[in-house]
This record gives sequence, C-alpha cells and structure tokens, in this order.
Amino acid sequence: MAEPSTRRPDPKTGELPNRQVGVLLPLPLGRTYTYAVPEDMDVTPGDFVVVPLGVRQVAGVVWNSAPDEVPPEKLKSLIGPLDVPPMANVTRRFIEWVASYNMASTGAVLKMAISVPDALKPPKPVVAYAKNSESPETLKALRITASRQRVLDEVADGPPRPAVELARAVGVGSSVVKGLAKAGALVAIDLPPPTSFDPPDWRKAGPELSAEQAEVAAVLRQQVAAGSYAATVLEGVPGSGKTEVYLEAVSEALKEGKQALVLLPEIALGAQWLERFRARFGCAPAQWHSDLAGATRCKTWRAVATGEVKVVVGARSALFLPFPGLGVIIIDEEHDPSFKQDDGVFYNARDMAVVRAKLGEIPIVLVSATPSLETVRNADLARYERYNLPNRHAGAALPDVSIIDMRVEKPTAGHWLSPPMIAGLTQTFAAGEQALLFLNRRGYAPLTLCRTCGHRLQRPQCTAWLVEHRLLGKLQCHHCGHSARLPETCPSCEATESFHACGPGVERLAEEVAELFPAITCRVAASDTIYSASQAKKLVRQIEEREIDLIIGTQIVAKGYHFPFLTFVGVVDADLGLSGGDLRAAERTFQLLYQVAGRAGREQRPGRVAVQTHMSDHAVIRTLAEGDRDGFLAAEARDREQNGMPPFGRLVGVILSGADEGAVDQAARNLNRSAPRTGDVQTLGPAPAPLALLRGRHRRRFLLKAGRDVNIQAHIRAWLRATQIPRKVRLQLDIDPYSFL
DNA sequence: AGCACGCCGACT
DNA sequence: GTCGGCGTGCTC
Repeated sequence: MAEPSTRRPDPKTGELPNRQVGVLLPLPLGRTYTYAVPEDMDVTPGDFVVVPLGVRQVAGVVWNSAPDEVPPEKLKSLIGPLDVPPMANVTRRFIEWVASYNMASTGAVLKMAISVPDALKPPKPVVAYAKNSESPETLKALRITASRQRVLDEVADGPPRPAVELARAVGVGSSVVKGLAKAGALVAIDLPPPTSFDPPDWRKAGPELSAEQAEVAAVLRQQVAAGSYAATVLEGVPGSGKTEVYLEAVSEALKEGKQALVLLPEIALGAQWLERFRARFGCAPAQWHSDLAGATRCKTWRAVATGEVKVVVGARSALFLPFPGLGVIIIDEEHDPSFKQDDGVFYNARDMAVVRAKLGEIPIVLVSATPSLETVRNADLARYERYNLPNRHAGAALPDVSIIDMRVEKPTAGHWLSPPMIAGLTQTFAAGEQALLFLNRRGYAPLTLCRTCGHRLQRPQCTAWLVEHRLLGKLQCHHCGHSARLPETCPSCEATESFHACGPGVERLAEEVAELFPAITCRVAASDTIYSASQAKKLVRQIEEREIDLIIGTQIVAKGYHFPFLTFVGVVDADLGLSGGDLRAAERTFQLLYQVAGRAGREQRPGRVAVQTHMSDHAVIRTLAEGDRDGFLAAEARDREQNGMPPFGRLVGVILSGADEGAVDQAARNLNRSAPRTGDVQTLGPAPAPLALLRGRHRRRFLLKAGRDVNIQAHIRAWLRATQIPRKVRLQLDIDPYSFL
C-alpha cells in the first residue's frame, strides 16, 4: 500500500513527487540504500524488490519509506517487486535487533533471513503431460513402439502427470514420454507447484499425560492462546516426558491457526524426535537445517513465508525464517552449546529466540534436563517461569552412578578401560543387554607423533594437531576441516613405520573392546561415522532391534535418544573438558555426563553408569555421583559471581585475524593503545588465540569483561571508531562468547 | 559480498 | 610491449 502523504501531487505543478524508499540489501553494508520508486509502482516496507547495484541486480527488502538523503546523481530506481509475501514487521525489527546486539551489519543479518536467493524467484511450475487429442494426424506418422503404446494407453485415461511419474507407472524411461511430447503426441501442461507440506492434525488425540505433565501443558496452552510474551523453563529429568508437554503448546498454536517453531541442537539426529512428532500430529513437520538440499530448502523457505508450513523444526538458523504468523517458540535442549553460532554473524540462537518471542508477543519455552546457568539465573530473577517434571515416566528410575578412581583402578598399559568398567560391560552383555561407552573424542587418537624424531602430525596452516581417523584412512584437522591421507613416512625425519598414537579416541576404544569382547557387535558413533539423518536413523533402528550390543560414541549419542535395552553407560574419561580454560567447562561436562547417564535404563530395567576419572573429588564428579544437580549449579553460580563471569558479568571476544602476522600484531597493538580505560570495562589482551593459526590466518584475541548493566556495544563502537584497522586484517566481535579458541 | 579500477611482475 | 596478480574502494 502506498503512503498517501508521500504521493500527494504538488499543489503548484500537479506532479507526483519522486517517491523514495530505503532498501536493505543482503550485503554487509550496515545501512539501507535509497532508491526512487517508479511512478507506476507501489511498495511498502517489507516488500521484496529487485534493485540495481553497480552493474548487478540484487534482491532486497524495502526497509522504510523515509530514507536517507542521497546525492541525486547517485539515485537509481527500483527495478521491480518480487512475487514473495512481504517480510513481517516483527521479522524486520528482529533483524535490526540481532544486528545491533551482536554488532553485525543489518544487511548481514538480512542475508541469514533470506538464505535461499532462489526462493525469491517464482516457483517453477511442474510440467505434466497429457494426450494430444487435437492432432490425430501426427499420431499416424508416429512410430508406435511397445513402450510408446504403453505410455499412450496410460495417459488416455487419467489426469496430466509429470514425465517421471508417467514413465514409472508403465515401467519405461522418462525419455519415452519426452520423445512422445516432442513428436506432438503428448502436450506439456504447466501444473501449479504441488503443496508438499502436510498440515499437522492438532485434532488428533494426544498421549495420556500424567497429572504433572497435564498441569504444565495447560499453562503452556493458555499462554499460546493468550498470544502474549511469556518465557517458561520446562525442566525435567531425561525420560520425564517434556516433549509430550511442549507438543501440547504446538498443538494449541495449530488450533489457533498460528505457526510454531521448535529449535533442536542437531536436527540431523532427530530421527526419533520426528517419529514422536508424527505420532502426535500424523505427519512430519517441515525441517530446516544447514545441509538441506537446494530445492527442498527453497520450497520450505517459501512455504514458511506464505504460511503454508505451520510447524518448523530446525537448527538455530531456522530462527531467521520469514514466519508471517509465529505463535510459539520451543527451544529443546536449551543448554546445548550448538545454539551458539561461532562464524559469520556470531549469535546465540537461544538468547535471540527470547528476543524474537518478546518482539512477536508470543510465548517461548526453554526445555532441558540440565538448564544452563544463564537460564536458571533468569528464572531466579523471575524473568522466566519455571516448571519441573520430577519423575521419570512409567516409573523408570534414574540410574545408579558409580565413580571409578583411575588413580587406583589402573588399566593395563596402552589400554583405557579399568577393571571395574570391564566388569560392568561383561555383566551387561551376559544379561543380554546393551551398553554405551562415551568418549568425547573423535578418531583413533588425539595426537600422533613420530617415535624417531618426536615430530607431531600437524600442518603449517593450523596450530591444532592432526587427528588420525583409521576408519577413513585419513588425517583430519578438527578445527578447519582439512583432511589428507596418512603419510607413509614422517614428514620431518622421513622415518618409516614410526608413528605413535597418543591417547584414546573412539576408534581406538573400539579396538580395545574387540580384543576384550570378540563376540559382541560394536558400532562407533561420531559425527564422521554418523553424518546424515539416514545414517542416524539406521543406527537407531539397529540399536532398537538389538543388532548392536555396544555403542562407542562421542557427544552425538548423548542427546535425546531412547533405547529400551540400554542399561549400562560407561564414561571413559570424565575429566575431558574439565581441564581446559573454558569458563563453562565444568557446566558443560556436568550437562553432558548427566545427559549421557540418562541414556541408561529408560524402561523397566534399571540402569547403571560407571564414570572413570582422575579427579574423583572434583565438584562436577561428586555432584554427578550424588545426582545433586542443584548443589552443582549453586556452587558453580557462586564461583561465577565471585569472578564477575556470565551470567553475572558479561564477556565479549574480539578476534583479529589475517595472513600477514605482522599486520595482525600491529593492528592488535593499535587497538590496545586506543582501548578506553573507563574502569567499568576490563580489556584483557591482546594475546595469541589458542588456535593462533587457523587456515593460514594468524589470530590474536582480546577479551572484554564488564558488568551486566554496561552498554558494552556502545563502548566497543566508541573504541573501534578511534582505531583504523587495515583491510587485510579482519576483526570479529563475539558478544557473549562460548568458544575461546 | 561482488565488482571495477589500478598499479607492478613474467610472458607471447 | 600486454596479461593478470590481488590490494583498495564503492555500490543508492
């Protein structure tokens, strides 16, 4: 709709003024560009348009109708509108908020929101073929083969159908159909693109809920129906039925004709989750994640924009989909660090989702068995409501946790499983039950070195060690994704047969298990062996059907699975991650161990968990053994508060990187010199980043530390204004960082 | 992010 | 003499 005030004819000349609008482009520009609107065009903020930019044409979004002044010689006109539903006002305000909070350009955030440029083009119609009844004479000249006859018989009765479908129906190749069309015996008809998303059926009866579940479900339903902002923490031990409860909120949104968004940490591994959704609503939800194929991605984006898709389940990037009528957001596994994006635009999807809910005036539910300290703090401050489902469904009990002190129970040389751990496995297999060994280390060994000269397998572009993956026969850098064959000889001294693997990875553990239990079937589950949804599905099925006795897995097995015959979980190295300099190491380890322990004994059989550690008196290990989660959180909170760390204080990571080490150092020195000494923000650094060299780029870090009430963004803006950083040095800002590498 | 423009090394 | 490397700056 045009805004009448700007289109009123000039009273003297009677001419329409040349109306201008601000257009935001999906480029890291930071502000809108001003374009003239042609006389015969009508645009409103939110409309998708094509504009000229230099020599190219770019799709953008009309952002405002009172744009910045631009020198008349630079002003160009809009080319035209795009056939896409306009971007909702809430979405636009959300994009601006995310950009400003995370100190990214608005255009870069818009780019995340229109992540599928092809989706902006009108959808391709489906080409279907029907019998050409108008020209029987061409049929006479046509050579009728048996295949062709079958196709002609098939189209004689029935609606027009796509070539592939038609060909498959009669068992011929699609080229036969295309050939007939070319010869004029069939005509091509454009069908409107099919709606390929089933509507979830909210009328379908849900599962029977316990009194506790029903109580929380009613609260959530009421919140969705009320259609106002509310943030709720839904807490409960693994197996307490949190999913069933929040699906009631989704059901209510559907009933109200609104959309629902469920964010999960690892969508590719949500096979069981999708099954539960299907059981509840009769069809699969639309999915959104980074490795979605082109056409599906396109279709999904459009169907979300038109409102055809009602429920999206996805990874963090799904938060930026152009929902026209979002009614509720669920963040499942709210504590999971993968909600934090650590490249491109840095943001925390969990935190941004709360903002999205606030702007959209809708409820949000934060779900976890082990809520993050941030979320617990917000609940304590009464910003979030908090509900707890204390009991395991169907009476299953939380497993017994026994601590194995590795200083006492030593494995034999070159082995990693202690006698009590081996005994636990033996017992489990003897009872015909399944076991899980958890080790959060991919590959064969974390470090490989040359026995002759001591050279560590590394490459010049990265500081990190190369990890040997024997199953793939490769060496990998886990930080940059580099992968190469294992060399025959030592790259440094050229000795042969001299490599020595240090420490265990999941693959090496599998070797040890094969020695100990030659008769059992074992599978390694890590992100490089279970890399797709179908792989995960297959693994889940094999476990459910008891084709596998033992799973050796990294953190990918810790999440949300439910295996009825799994009764024993062995944590091979609970100390991993406790020793690093990461501020959330203890919290993360506790969450991971608690989650993985929750895999044991989810049905009638009681579960047992054995934890190998060298630090049996560490708070994390003690509270895990006692199942004292609240005690752990309280101790951790005290510690963070004393040190002014999140969630009590706030951190910002500043990363400088570039190929030219001297230039990076120089920029770091300049930046350090101009750092404001205000007292309420501490500037720590610059220091070489732990990954001082990544993909050939040298890296230096600052860490800013401030109180919760400091406007850190304003502080940083002032700081950066005072310093010139050369172009070849990149500066990245990581607000509320999770990674310190 | 692209893309053009511009200024220095190895080639037909 | 030119082809092309990528450093620098601009795009309404």
